[in-house]
Amino acid sequence: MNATRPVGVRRHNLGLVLSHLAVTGPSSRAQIAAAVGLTKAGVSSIAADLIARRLVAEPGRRTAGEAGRPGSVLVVDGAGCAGIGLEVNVDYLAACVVDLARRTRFHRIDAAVDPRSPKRTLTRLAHVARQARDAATAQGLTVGGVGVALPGLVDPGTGVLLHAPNLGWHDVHVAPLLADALDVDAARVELDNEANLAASAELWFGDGGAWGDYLHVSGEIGVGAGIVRDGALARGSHGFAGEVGHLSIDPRGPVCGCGARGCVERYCGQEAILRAAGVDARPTTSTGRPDGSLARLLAALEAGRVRPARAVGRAGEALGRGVAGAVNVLDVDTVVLGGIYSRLAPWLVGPFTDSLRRNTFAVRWARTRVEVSRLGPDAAVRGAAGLTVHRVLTDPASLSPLVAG
Amino acid sequence: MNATRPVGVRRHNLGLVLSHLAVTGPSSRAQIAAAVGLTKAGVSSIAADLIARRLVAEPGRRTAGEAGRPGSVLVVDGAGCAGIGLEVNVDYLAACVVDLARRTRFHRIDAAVDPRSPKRTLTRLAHVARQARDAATAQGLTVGGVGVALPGLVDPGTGVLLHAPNLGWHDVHVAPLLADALDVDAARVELDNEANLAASAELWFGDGGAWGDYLHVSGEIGVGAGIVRDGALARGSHGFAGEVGHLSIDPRGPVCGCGARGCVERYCGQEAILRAAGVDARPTTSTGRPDGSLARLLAALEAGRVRPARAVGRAGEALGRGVAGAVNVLDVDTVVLGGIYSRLAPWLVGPFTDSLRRNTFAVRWARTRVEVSRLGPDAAVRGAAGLTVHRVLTDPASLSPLVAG
DNA sequence: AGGTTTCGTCAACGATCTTTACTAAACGAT
DNA sequence: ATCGTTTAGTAAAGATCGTTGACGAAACCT
Repeated sequence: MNATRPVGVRRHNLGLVLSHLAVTGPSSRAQIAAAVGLTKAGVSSIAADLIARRLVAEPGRRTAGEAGRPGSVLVVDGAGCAGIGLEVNVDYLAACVVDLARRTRFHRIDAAVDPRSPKRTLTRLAHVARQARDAATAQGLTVGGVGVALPGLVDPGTGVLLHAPNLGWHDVHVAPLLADALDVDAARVELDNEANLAASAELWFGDGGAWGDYLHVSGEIGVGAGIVRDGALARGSHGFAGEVGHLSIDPRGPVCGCGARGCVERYCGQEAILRAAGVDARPTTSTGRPDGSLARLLAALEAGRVRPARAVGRAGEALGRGVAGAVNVLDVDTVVLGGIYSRLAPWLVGPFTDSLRRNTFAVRWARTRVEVSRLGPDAAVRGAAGLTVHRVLTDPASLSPLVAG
Repeated sequence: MNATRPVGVRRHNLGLVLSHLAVTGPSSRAQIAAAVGLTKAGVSSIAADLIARRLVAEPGRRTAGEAGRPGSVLVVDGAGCAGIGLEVNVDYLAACVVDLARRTRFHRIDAAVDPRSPKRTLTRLAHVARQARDAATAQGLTVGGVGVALPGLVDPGTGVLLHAPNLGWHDVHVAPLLADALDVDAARVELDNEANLAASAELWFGDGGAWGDYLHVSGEIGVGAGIVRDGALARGSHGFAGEVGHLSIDPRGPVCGCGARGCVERYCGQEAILRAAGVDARPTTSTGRPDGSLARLLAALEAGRVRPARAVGRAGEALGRGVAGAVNVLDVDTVVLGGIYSRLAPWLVGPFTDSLRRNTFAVRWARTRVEVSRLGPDAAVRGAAGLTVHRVLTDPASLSPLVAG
């Protein structure tokens, strides 16, 4: 049931032109034609269609031509459609609105209510989500979909959060609840792991385009990773791929909550690092202010204190051993350090890279690059909004079958 | 440069119908139409095209219909085109010819000349390859391409074997040499790792179709694995994905040739198992007879001796820990034990499965199945031939632009 | 024997991209 | 200032492809 029809060709080429325009920026029809392999006439027809759908705009500017008639510039129309991104974390809730031109139109972080109560937290999340929706409509934007970033295992089919150890939640029906609160189709609410969405955000809003295939490692309370391969997230059969936090790096290591021994998270998770560094880690769930203890760790590191620096270095060494296993299995071009690791990078990257290289089999023929994420802590929310933005950019026909012109 | 044209639709649908026919077996046009989502008229047109290309035959049989006019059965035409598969291993060389109906038309195993001499070994391989080609043409088959299975890292772009530790080879230009010896286009000679090809063979000739996404672990002198995701091999950025043999499972374990410590191969490779079992392992390169020591191990196991059984059980436990890491990263439905592991299965599967489950994070929500390969030791050669068979089945137009009828 | 059901084909049709020719718009040399 | 050159965009014709709908063919059932 995978048959291609002539109309499928149009659908594909609509997405091809629109997403090309999104990554390359303002271009003329002729430039697009040369880049994607269609003829000028073909691009003209497709551009007219996209303009009719209000996904592309023609501001009237012209290319500063070398010789010959200058082209009329086409741009992605940011005023038409937007995606909503939501995030639930141990420390906070967040919401944002991102338009099709990838501009953030709304962004709000909300101190968490007690995460131990899923009901109250989700009620609060629905409230923030409605604020985001209202902000979008007030700016004349059509909401194309909603994405939710969650710190745990999700079932993308049913929209259920199966297991979030750091929240203490299990089997929470997040998607139906939000679909109800926002009055949108449940199929338009997509859930995913925050590590997966942070990795996607890197691709859509960060430097991911230059990294080839990559593994994006997010350090938070837990340690997760997202795998990007051929410009798309590899989610695995059940959406659980990238659980590097529970790779075992020592069969005689401490027992982990997951049942195994010596999991990466026991050495490289935020709490393990804080403990090893001798920085007081108040239980993060009881303080309203996020990152309190992490800020203290950073201050200690910048003050040049020895024990914290050594603790971070040891964590980097351990993380390198774990990630090397993932690299041996995946063969990616690049490993990206995100989350708290991006802030600890000056003290972490050296030991991490050494350890990674020493434990990667094919390193002589495929030296894995190590990069640090430049996206801030809001990578996951933006990635959640990006789910919709990316879907519309690659498949404009998914938004509306046809706009009556 | 990814534009779809109307002719691309035809190309896609040709492959859709032909590969559907290959997996489903003999079907009428109407059955195909209902299954793939095209109309009867569309399938008629495509079938006529495939018959003109001699890729599909219409033997004249009719479906035993319930009611109504019976359909005329279409089958994949095995008499038209075939792929050649070659394999270089420590113990032997092998060659086979597989036709489009997936029947093996020729199969030959050759005792190795001294593998320490790449030149002499490849001369011998070229000789065997010519025998395969001659067998194919003698049966009226057009050779669509050549695949080569090698025990090491290959660069699929240039056709170079980069590094084969167990052969002691490095930087050997295998593809150009064979293309020259067989007088075919170098682009028609594809190299790949034997673990990757064994995994593919499972998909094309074995039970792989029922396993969803899977990791196929091949036990040989080394330990390798192939990853199958969405019905296709995931090769990684450089074709090195699946190197589970060099996952470290103990940071204080023995040093491996790759530089790391405690690699899976040191616990679960053929030589490690033989040593732990107390079975004399003569250097495998000096004996012409393959599998000599493995046969002695199996005899000892079947005789009920304790030490070999315990050794295999321990290897299974260690392998489970390593593979659990891969499963945490990949999230596959199934793990398949192939190579020598399929023969050791009665003593290996239990400890392996227990260890795998204990060390897999998401096991409660996505219980990984464990299966044993039913393909024999010739999985890799058949997979090599399958490269061509699969390419032609999924993209018939790649074979010949158009056959003048 | 006649009705029913399903199969395969044919001709007309609509959708799509390409080809070819043409007009539009800017640059530069004379 | 003018004319030739170059490039951009468009319009019409052409080609390919799958769909639609009608029709004859071939089996089964009553």
